[in-house]
Amino acid sequence: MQLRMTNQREIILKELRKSRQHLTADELYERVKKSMPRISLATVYRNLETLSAAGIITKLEISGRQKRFDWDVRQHDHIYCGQCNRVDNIDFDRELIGHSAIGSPIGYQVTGYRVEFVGICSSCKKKNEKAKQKNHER
Amino acid sequence: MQLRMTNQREIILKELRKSRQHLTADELYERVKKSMPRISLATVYRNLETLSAAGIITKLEISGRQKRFDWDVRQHDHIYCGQCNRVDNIDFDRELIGHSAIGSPIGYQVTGYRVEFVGICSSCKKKNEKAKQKNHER
DNA sequence: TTACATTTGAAAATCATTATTAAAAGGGGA
DNA sequence: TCCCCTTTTAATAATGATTTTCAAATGTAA
Repeated sequence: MQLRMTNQREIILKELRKSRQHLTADELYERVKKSMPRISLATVYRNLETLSAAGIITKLEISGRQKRFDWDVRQHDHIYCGQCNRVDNIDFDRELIGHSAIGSPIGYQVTGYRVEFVGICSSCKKKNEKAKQKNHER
Repeated sequence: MQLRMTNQREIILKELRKSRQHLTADELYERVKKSMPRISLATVYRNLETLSAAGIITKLEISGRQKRFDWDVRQHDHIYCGQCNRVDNIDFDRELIGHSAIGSPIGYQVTGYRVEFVGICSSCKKKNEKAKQKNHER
């Protein structure tokens, strides 16, 4: 970690860690702005990139639109809500995959893999229930 | 499949199937233009969306940049090249995961999962070898 | 044919992200 | 401390992928 800890760098990192969530760059920007109102969104992007390149955080390229950033660098897998794109950790035993699982990678040199669960999060589930009820009322 | 098969819809579908690849919208656009020069990129996007919503093709939201579309709707997994973003099928036994693998989905109702292998494709491997050699020559 | 709905092409808009640039901040030495 | 050099920043413009808008074209059903 031969990485200079600038002020904005530090605040971004602190804020991400504090959140305990998988935030997008702009979600983090909104939070950081509260203690550093003049910070620019580009700075947030730039430093998230730097921090993840240095292995201090992880960049999640989960399916969907925006990238998310994870304060937890330990290897683990994720589940995301197909409705609201929220991302959470999932407890999954990676041993189940191992090398043997890889069939015919047609000339590829395999460097890793990602397991990504999809589902409906509890808050979207509730939302859907309510919408359904409303439909019945009509 | 109560879906009107317009001319452009049909050509887009035929061209994707013909390719046997995992094309992006604009790759497909370039191919379709050859037999239908006045087609618009928006039409390609629109119809790929429609076709995948109807289950006639699959939309691949592989991490990274562009979405890709798959003529093969049977469930299977993919490997992509971390260097050139090319996508190929990989032979992977999904039985290995099964339900049991899912630990604590904290309120999620799990609807599926995706296994995504990452690697270096053979053509990028070759490219890298050459670049390495050039470096030695200097 | 008429009346209505769907689809299209062209262009503009949007959204996430990256690049540019000039100014500001951070380090060392002398 | 001052000077010089490098890095980082804020602000803004640019980019790339995708979506939206809208008027015109096409299809469909009576």
